[in-house]
This record gives sequence, structure tokens and C-alpha cells, in this order.
Amino acid sequence: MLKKQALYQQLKQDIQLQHWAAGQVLTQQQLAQHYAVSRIVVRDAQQALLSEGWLTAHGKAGMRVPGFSAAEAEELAMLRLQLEPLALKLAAPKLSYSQLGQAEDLLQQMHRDKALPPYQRGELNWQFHRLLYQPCDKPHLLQLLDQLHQQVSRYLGYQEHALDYAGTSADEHQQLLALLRSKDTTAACALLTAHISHAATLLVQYLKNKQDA
Amino acid sequence: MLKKQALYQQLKQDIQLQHWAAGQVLTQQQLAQHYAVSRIVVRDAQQALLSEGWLTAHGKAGMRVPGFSAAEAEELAMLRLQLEPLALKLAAPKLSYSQLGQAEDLLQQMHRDKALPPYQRGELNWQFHRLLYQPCDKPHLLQLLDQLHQQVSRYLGYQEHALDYAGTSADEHQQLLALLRSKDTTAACALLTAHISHAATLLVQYLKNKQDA
DNA sequence: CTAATTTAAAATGTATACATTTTTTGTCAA
DNA sequence: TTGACAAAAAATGTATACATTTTAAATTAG
Repeated sequence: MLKKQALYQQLKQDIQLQHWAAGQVLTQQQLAQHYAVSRIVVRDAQQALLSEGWLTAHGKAGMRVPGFSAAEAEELAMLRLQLEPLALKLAAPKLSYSQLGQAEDLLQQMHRDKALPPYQRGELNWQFHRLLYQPCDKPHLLQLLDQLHQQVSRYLGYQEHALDYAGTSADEHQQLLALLRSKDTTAACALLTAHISHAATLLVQYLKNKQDA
Repeated sequence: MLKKQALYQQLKQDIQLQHWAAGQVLTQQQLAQHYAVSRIVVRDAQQALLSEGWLTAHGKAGMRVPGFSAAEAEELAMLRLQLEPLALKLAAPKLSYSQLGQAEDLLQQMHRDKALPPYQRGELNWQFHRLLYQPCDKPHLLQLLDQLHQQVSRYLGYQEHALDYAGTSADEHQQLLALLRSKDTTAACALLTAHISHAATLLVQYLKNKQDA
């Protein structure tokens, strides 16, 4: 694989797994030496991660690993609530049964293996949602959603139980598919809103507790 | 100035002024030679422009200059309508009179000079809107809006009269400020919605006419 | 002539070397 | 001691050179 992409993925994963502490400045040299690649490669990867929010610029003070906050989680949820139901509303009428089938497969895969690492489960979860939004045929909207997902997924590798994929979430996913199959777009959008709210509440609650401790 | 930034701005402007035709593939070598810089500089600038939508990736076929379409303009307007009134609703209660004064100054500057080049007028227009949204204190929302603005501004260098800054738009800006000064957030948001719709309609109409011809 | 395969050319990826800028450190004067 | 200034170190920006990949062209087999 291209070294650029390899480093991009590795670095992203290492950030998610907290191998680089939040707030830490990551210099080109440091990373180039640590991962044994040239600075050029590091620059490219950094740039990509920066534009996706895995790193944040601080003027000329270099790029830092962003931290976590309940406020940020809440903002991200607000934006998801603003955009995802819209995407679903536009996409729902165009969803084919074959796509619904694919979605079903993803759900099954997601809940079958109990020992799936958090970030893989999060990835499947997003693939599921993304699949349902896809037919809306609005490239910019989908791009914004991908971007938001990147931000949210920073929080996920983080703590498994924060999202409760195995519990209520699983039911909500099934119900959502059922509503879509029966062409009840309005109800599906309402359920999606509740679903996002619910997941967000859990995460925000968790972060607030952690702030106090 | 840093060559990277210089090229970034130059290239952006040249794209806006249609010096590079839509659909054209811009290779590193081509640009490096044309602007007399090394390919490294080109790479950096390209990457930045790509993440802002001034260039679009086509698999391994290189980066292309994106074209214009009524459908895209409509999508961008939809997203603005979904997000900007929200930003204003959150920001309005926190707007200081000093900020409203700044906004007033921007408006004046914008309408005084009749011969302002389109892209500068567009820039002032965005500064005005951005100033009003700023106090919402939602970094991600503001970032999404900046991004959307970049996309929209691609269309602006394009044709001056498409947005009618001198006509209805000027009135709407003034009214908006008045409503904000009187703390009528609800009415301000409603007016903003109408304002964005109006500008979008003009642009979309223009693009549709152009498609037919 | 068509299509497949090889060969040449062009473009991009990557490393190293050098230039410039930024940060830090250390020294001296008040 | 403190604060300003100079020197050194570190980090980033940029260019050139080389490696790899991709694309185009040319050649040949069917």
C-alpha cells in the first residue's frame, strides 16, 4: 500500500487508542522517526487528518491531538440531528429492497460477534446508517455526514459501553428497517431522531460523569 | 509569504476566474511548471483546495476543476437553509452591539464601492453573515458553514448579477440587522431563511437558463 | 483490422539535502 | 533577579533526485 495511506490509517488508529495523549503536539520529525518514514509522508497524512478533525491546528504551534468534551459531543449530536433525518427523508423513497437487505446483513454482522473491537463495531454502525442515506443523491450532504461521523468516531474507540450497541440500539436499528420496508418515511425519520438523541445522551452522560471524577 | 499559501490563493482565484477550464485535469507537474514552484508546494496547495471543494478527486485520474450545475447550487442552498438559521438562533441572544456595529460597517463597505470585483464583494458578504453567526459558540457548526461558503463562492466570481447584492439583498441585510438589534430572534431567523432562499433562487434560475442555452 | 501484450513516456510517491523560520537557550546589562 | 538581546537548536518549508506506479503508444499475434 501507499505509505501515505498506511501512515494515515496507523496514525488515526493510534490516536483513537490514545497512544498519543490528548493535547500533545505531534511534530513532523517526531512522527517521521517514530514510524520510520520520510517527513513528506508525514506531512500528507497530517494534512488529511487535520481536515478530518483527528488533529487540530494551533497557529504556528504545530498540530495537536484533540481532547474530548461533553460540549463537543453535544454539538456533534445537534448537527447529526439536523442533517441525518433530512438525508433519510430524501433517501427513503428511493431505497431499494436490495439495499434494505444489505443493511440487514450489516446489522447481523454487527451483533453476531460479541467480541468485535469497538472501532470495528462503530465502523459497521456507520456503514449501516450511511447505506440508508446514500440514495438521497446529495453529494455534499453525504460528505458533511461522513465528516461528522469521523468526529463522532473519535469518541467511540474510547469506551465500548458508551453507545450500548448490543442493547436498545440493536432494537432501534431493527425497527428502523421495518419502518423503511413499510414505506413509512415520516415514522422512520422520527425514530432516527430518537435513535441519535438516545446514543448522544448516553455518550454525553458518560463524559460528564468522567469530567466530575 | 509562504509559497504554499501564495499558490493556494493564486490557484483558487485562477479557478474562480475560469483560467483553468471546468473538467480539466490539473497535474502536479503542469502546475509546478506554470507557477514556477516545486511539486511539493503544488501538492500542499492541491490537497487544501481538494478538501475545500475547489478541486475534485477522480480516483487515480488526478484532480479536476469542478463544474457548475443547478442541482449542486440547489443542494448547497438546502444545506445553508438547514444550518444558517440554526446558527443565527443560537448566536442572536449573545450578539453584542459592538458586533452589530461591525456588521453595519461591513455592509456599508460592501455597498459603497460600486466597482468592487465580484469575489471581494462575495467575501464581504460572507464576513457579514459569519460575524452574525460567530457568537453561537459551536466550532463544528461554524466550520461546516465556512466549508459551505467556500463551495458557494465558487459560483460567485462567476457572474456578478446572479446575486443582486446591490438590490433586494442590500435591503434584506439592513432589515436583518434591525431585527437583531431589537432582539427579535424569531423574525430574524425567518428573514434569514427568506434571504438565503431568495439568493439561491436567483442563482439557480441563472444556471438553468444557461443550461438551456 | 482488432485486440492483446510489451515498451516507452509521463505522472506521482518518496527520500534526501538544503533554506528559512520558529523556539529555545544562554548571556549580559540594568 | 529580571528582562532584553544574541546565539544555538529544532522544526518546518522547499527544491532536487530517485523510485514506483500509471498511462499512453507502439508492436505484434490472431
